[in-house]
Amino acid sequence: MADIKELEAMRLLLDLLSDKWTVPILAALCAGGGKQRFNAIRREVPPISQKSLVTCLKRLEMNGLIQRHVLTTGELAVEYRMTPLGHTLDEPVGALLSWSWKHEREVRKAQQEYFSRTEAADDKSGSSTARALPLRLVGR
Amino acid sequence: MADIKELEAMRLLLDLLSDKWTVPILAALCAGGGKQRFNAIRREVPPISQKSLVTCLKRLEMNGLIQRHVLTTGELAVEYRMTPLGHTLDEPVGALLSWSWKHEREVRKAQQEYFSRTEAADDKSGSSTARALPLRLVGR
DNA sequence: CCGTATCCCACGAGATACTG
DNA sequence: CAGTATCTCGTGGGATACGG
Repeated sequence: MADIKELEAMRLLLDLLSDKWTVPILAALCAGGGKQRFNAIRREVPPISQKSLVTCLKRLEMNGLIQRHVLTTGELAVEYRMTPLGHTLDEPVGALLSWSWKHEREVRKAQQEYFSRTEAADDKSGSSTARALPLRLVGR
Repeated sequence: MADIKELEAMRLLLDLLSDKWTVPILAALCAGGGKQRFNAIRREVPPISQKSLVTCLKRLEMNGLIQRHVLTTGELAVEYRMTPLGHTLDEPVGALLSWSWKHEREVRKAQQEYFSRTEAADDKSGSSTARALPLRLVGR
């Protein structure tokens, strides 16, 4: 899987993709043929907040994956366009997506089994006291 | 890039990989032939804290990507082993790594240009007032 | 329409101390 | 050796209000 020092470069990409909205935003851009206006993206990626959208777009722009264009029609209009570099994301994102589809079921099954095991282990004191709070889980 | 609703499944994988240490831990496991003991991992992945290591390992275990084995030698010894499912991560992780290697320079260059532009725009009031605080950024 | 500015909370993660 | 328990801090992200 590569040496442990060589992984550093990956942080850049991982930090870029791992937030809540960036990938959906990229998808929205692609859906628009590689370009979309601010609120158009917002409508396609609900329920994203303005703030988050701005943040994600700015980060993508800073890293050269999209470009911001102020349109010169009468009213204020801004269009965001995928750059060639941005389009190269399709490969790694595709790999992530592909893996997710292939193995989603296995993961869910593993989760089930894990909880069966730990629940059984926790039932040392007889019965169940309304297992309520602690279950927010498994990958966020 | 796939429809926007179909991306949900990816969150599982993204949340799994996107934290600070999980990928290095996986690399350490691979380096050990798919299995390693707790502190062996810790030594190979510095400077990870105990707490973070425990957290990452538990999450990987919960999702069926590694398994925890208590060794039955005299003293306390725990070994973590990649499962077959865990090994399938090699593909998406490889894709991320590959992209990072290929495009790292382009990204850094884009960052440079972005800052050149914004610095220039900020220099409206004549000279420079020790640009100190705001610069921590570009992908975290 | 396209943002910026605040306030607020939840969570990842380091430091540190303690247990089987 | 292999963890658990606390404290603390920084940052992501929602809600809301305001500005160009």
